[in-house]
Amino acid sequence: MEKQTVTIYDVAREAAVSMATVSRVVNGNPNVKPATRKKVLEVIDRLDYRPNAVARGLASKKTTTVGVIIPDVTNAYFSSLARGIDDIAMMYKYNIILTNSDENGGKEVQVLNTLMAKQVDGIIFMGNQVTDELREEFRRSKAPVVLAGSVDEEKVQPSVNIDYVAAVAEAVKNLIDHGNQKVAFVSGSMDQAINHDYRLKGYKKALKDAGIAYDDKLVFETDYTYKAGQSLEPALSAAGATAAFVGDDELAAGVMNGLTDAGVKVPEEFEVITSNDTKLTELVRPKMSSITQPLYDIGAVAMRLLTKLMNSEAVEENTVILPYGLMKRSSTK
Amino acid sequence: MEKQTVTIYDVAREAAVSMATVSRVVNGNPNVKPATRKKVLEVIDRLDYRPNAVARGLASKKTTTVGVIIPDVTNAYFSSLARGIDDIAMMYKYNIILTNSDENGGKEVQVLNTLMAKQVDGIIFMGNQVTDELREEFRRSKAPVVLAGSVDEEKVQPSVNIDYVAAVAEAVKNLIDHGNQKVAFVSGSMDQAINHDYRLKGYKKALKDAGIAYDDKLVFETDYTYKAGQSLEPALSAAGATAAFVGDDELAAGVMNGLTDAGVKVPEEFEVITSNDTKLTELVRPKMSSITQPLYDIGAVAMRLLTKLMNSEAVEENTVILPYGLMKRSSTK
DNA sequence: GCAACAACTGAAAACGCTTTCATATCAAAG
DNA sequence: CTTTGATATGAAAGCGTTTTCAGTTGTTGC
Repeated sequence: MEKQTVTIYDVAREAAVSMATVSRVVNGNPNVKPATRKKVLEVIDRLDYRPNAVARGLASKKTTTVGVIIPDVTNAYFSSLARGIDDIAMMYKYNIILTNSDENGGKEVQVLNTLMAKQVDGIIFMGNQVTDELREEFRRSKAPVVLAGSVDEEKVQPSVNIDYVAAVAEAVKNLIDHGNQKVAFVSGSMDQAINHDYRLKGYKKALKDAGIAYDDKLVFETDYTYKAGQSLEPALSAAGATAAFVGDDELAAGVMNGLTDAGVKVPEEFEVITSNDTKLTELVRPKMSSITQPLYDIGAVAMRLLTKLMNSEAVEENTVILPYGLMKRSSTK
Repeated sequence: MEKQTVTIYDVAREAAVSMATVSRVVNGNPNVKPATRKKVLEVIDRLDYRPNAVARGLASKKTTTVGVIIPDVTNAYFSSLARGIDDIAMMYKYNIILTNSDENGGKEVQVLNTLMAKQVDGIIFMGNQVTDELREEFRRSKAPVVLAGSVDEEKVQPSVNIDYVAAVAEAVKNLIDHGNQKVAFVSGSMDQAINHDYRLKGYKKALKDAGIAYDDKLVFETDYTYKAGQSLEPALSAAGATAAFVGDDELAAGVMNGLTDAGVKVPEEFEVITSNDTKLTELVRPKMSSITQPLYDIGAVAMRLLTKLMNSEAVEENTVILPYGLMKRSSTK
């Protein structure tokens, strides 16, 4: 007793119409006489017919699924974007093929290829680095690609972000205004455009505006992990820093807890401000001040933009910049 | 200049062989003469041929993609499982269609249906409640379904979990052993099997073993959110509880911070132990003691089990129980 | 009662691959 | 040489839809 699949052909036969007509009613094509539609619908219901999306995809060349490349679902920043992406996708009847890339270039390219092989209608890429190879793959892709919460120096791919330079500058200015002369800049790899080309630029700008000389001893390049942050305390103190801008929340939590554990009082003796405003900022004590980003919206807007691209609709602006903010909590004075 | 897709037919023509042969080399079928294989491979390379997975899926009735239903990617517990799932899936050449259900029964059923329409080869379901309707859908599905980190009272679906009853009992016993006579039980909805049928059972068992009477005034049913936990303090104090077992880490963090903010010292005056051992437990201060679960492995094992099921391999045990532990950190004495 | 046009409907050709079945080739054995 | 069993290969039938194009039916206006 194998499970029997009922096809459009069965429905056509039972309803005494052609497959074309069944297809029309299934797809809501208006050119069907109401009586016919009703008859077909009844048969569909009776036979419990479910259209086969794969066959549909082959025939129509549309799969109503989009690929999403994410560094790690486990990361609060990216998973928040992913949530926004999925909600909007669902709203537009798309499904998401989600794959973790670990920001590993090779894996990214490979994943991209399997997504394209699966004929996804579009792709959303999240990741801190767009290599030449990746860029080349994007170009050859017939499916539109949009970057979410991720920048590319070449600025050719559609993308959704905030103004990192301004945001970081403002955050650092805030720290400086509190009297900190030595503000540390803590981030992930400087190979990543978002760090070297945006955040660092904002940092330098704030310094310059305040007439403070840039000192690369205050720049700390590390991993985006809690542990990495936690073990940064000695170095931070040694450099004489009294405040820090940190490029990732988990990392920031580590920095802060490391400081606290070493007996350094936050924010009295050391202020820290972080970047992503994930839930985490509220969980730690003191609560962390942060640049605020509309995380969910970045994902949502990216997906919405992608729907337009997939639909070949006119798009006013390929590069959308969402507003950021600064949320002062208790890790700053 | 439309992008031209090169098909298996093009390759066959260029290589002067049949489509069948090309298909064979693409699929690694050994019945191809080395010389022929080489020739075909060269053409594939020259034309940059990429097999169309949709067509392949239609012809072979296998899509090498599995559906994953998750309450919310943003939730650390579930996203950890998801990571395990994806890694193993990738290892076995499967892709993941990920959809958020918000534990909403209607949405779950709908999502399940679109997954089935997309002809996924298998499904992994995460969610705290398996309704009759859902169970019915699972049954009619021709794709195998396995539950990950989720229980079903009927115990018919293959699943991967830990022994919640024993784990909770042990955790609560620990609290009782520290002298706490009034241990609160804080969890999400009691409609969820994992709460009423497992955790609560473990809680009662520990109580009984210690000769303490069960008091439903100490059972707090709430949402799995940080905020919900935070606002629980007055009630907890009013009930005279001096310790709590909490069913979710984020909720627990809320409970703990709420307590601390109200001036209650953790763990001196109130101990709390949580359930999922996500990263979060290490980020908050004091660090939270927790039942430890092999989160990643639950996902990984579930996916591995699914691959066997999809492959119709014999499976020794459909219900796998992974080991748990108890990690004492600083929220307990 | 008929032309003209709109509204419906059906036949059949794709879509790009896998797979079965038959045929062809080839080396070893007799 | 022929036979024989493997080993290689190709022809063609699906897989379950969508979509084009032609044809049929039904209305409306004169």
